[in-house]
Amino acid sequence: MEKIELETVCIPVSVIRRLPRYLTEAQRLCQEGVEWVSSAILAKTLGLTSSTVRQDLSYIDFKGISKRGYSAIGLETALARTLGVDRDVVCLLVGAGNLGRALSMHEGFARQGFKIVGVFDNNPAIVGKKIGRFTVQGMDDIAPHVAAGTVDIGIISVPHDAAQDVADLLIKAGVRGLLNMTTAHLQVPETVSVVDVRILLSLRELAYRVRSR
Amino acid sequence: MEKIELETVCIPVSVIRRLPRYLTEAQRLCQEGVEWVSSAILAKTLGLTSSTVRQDLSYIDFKGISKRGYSAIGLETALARTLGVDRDVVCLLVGAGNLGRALSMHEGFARQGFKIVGVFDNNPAIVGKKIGRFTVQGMDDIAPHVAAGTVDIGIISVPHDAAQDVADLLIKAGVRGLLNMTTAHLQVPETVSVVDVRILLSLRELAYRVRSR
DNA sequence: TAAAAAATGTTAAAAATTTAACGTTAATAT
DNA sequence: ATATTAACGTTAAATTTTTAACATTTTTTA
Repeated sequence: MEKIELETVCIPVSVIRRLPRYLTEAQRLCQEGVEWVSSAILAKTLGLTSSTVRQDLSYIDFKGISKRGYSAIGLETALARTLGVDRDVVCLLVGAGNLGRALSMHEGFARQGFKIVGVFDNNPAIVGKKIGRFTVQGMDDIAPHVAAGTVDIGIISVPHDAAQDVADLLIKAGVRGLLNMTTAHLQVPETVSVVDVRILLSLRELAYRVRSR
Repeated sequence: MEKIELETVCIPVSVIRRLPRYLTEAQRLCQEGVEWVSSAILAKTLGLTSSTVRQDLSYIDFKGISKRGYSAIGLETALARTLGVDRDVVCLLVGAGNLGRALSMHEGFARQGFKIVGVFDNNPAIVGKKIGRFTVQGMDDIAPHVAAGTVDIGIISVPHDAAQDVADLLIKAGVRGLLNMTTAHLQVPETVSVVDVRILLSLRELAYRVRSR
């Protein structure tokens, strides 16, 4: 289905979704001082088969060694390079409700290179208020921010019905990636990427799975 | 691969993941007073093909009508029944960091039937503190809560390295569904369902997609 | 009343994803 | 030095998911 081009190779979506997980695990292994890891161990840790692991890693520019496995450091480096972890990702956050506030105050994201540079909301009662180190700005302030050209991603944590409007606004301003935290499906042009994180829908799915046993 | 049994029919995972989305849309349509909706319109709204929509809906106990489409109310009712939306889902939340706090204070979940009945953390500095209408409890208080037998789901919003221990604790106490908000992969017995909501990994994926254009 | 049209349910094909199988390579041991 | 073994990379098969095609049904219209 959807594919993404890197240099000359095309990495399937299913693989791209897993790459960040390999990176997290590689980082953890490095921190623990582990030098080598096999596809079988990686598979066990991440809930995959060793076959899937080997196939996935064949897409990144990095080779394992027979009888040893993958060098943890090498793996981390290669994945970080592929995923572009070296440079910071600049984010705008729209929607300063509970969830938005939590995301803006979450130091973990910043530590991992995701820098939120502005928090926005359309509620006049909230605009101007402080949230952590941010002062909430009005929606009109989004466009100028993006226009500066440094913004990579817009995080949308507004109510369902406002989601598409916010997406349109961000896209018009020039943002090319959206993290959609709402239950809405966002209509976007082909040039814009959307990744959905829909907690409520996940809860629904989980509730169904638990009940149907 | 993994399947889930309902009465005699087996609904594929891919379909189960979409059912909550159809429900949300059906609810919205009902609220707007729309009476009928076609698979083509549903597809457009949700970013699918009409073929997928028809196939998906063939798994729930509900039929559309030729030339008209699907009755919005009928669809909502059938999906609500299939997904078990009628009865409340009782949740425990473990991890009272920024994200945990946000989730516990989010009225949207409660409104949709997900009742959080307890918030837990292992940090003594937080235990006893108030978060919204909750008083944060220590980890030792989890087991008694679950033992009562009413708890459906555990929501895990702790740091990566604590995730598996918390999962083990919840499972031992008897919880059979976990919403995993951490980057960790949880090892669980077959009787337990896990749905992952990994914001950081989604951000990583998105950053990659935006950069590789 | 019969034909046309619009939308469904279903069958089958296509595409994508996952898994298994196996030849190859590098380390270890005899 | 050679055999053995463990793990990789890769090819091919199996499975799952998605999409297309079409026969069927219901409504509308001539």
